[in-house]
Amino acid sequence: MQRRFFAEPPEIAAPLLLGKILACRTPKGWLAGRIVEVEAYLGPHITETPDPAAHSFRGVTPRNAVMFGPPGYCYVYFIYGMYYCVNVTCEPEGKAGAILIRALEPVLGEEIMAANRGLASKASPEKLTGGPGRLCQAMGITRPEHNGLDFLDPESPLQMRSDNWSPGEIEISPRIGIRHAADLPLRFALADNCCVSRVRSS
DNA sequence: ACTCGGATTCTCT
DNA sequence: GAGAATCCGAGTA
Repeated sequence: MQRRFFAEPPEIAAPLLLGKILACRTPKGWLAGRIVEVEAYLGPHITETPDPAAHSFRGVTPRNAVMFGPPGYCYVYFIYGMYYCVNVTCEPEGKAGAILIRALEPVLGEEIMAANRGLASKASPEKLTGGPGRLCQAMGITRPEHNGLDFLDPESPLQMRSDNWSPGEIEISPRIGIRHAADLPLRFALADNCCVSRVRSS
């Protein structure tokens, strides 16, 4: 994929990211999945619709510094004491938009993913990569190893690729699991995909 | 230094 | 549908 794809506001790039391929090089081999669910998080330069749910809301910190860097890079954060979640940075350098990858449909390395998740090798796709914490565990993505890496460097163990697959219907809805700005329609998912996380009824 | 709560998931019932 | 597991970042003092 091209750098300029990500040098855009996250709410613009996020729906276009659906159907693209996320790949990770691990000690056991390459793993890959098709992106089927994402959420956009707006940078603090957006003043008309502030996004207090974004980690960049209060400005640069050591934790979120990657979000303020150039587009197409990997921001990984640790959550709830147990899980990692992976984002792609958006906007030109200096602005801090990001896209959270919430779900993948596995396309390569399902058995390794299952092993990484502690599941039987025949585990269903949604149990492998249906959810932001699950997909990081399945792909072996962690903050110490992958935060700050470039998705677009051909030598990078993290790759964002495009094949000629075109998505069908896209569903737009509020983001999941957040308290602030919970009404903004910034979640994008492929309709009728088994790996898309179900919307929790409060 | 201390406190609070979270861009989650699992295991029950 | 509820509760647990579990830790770090950020805010306050």
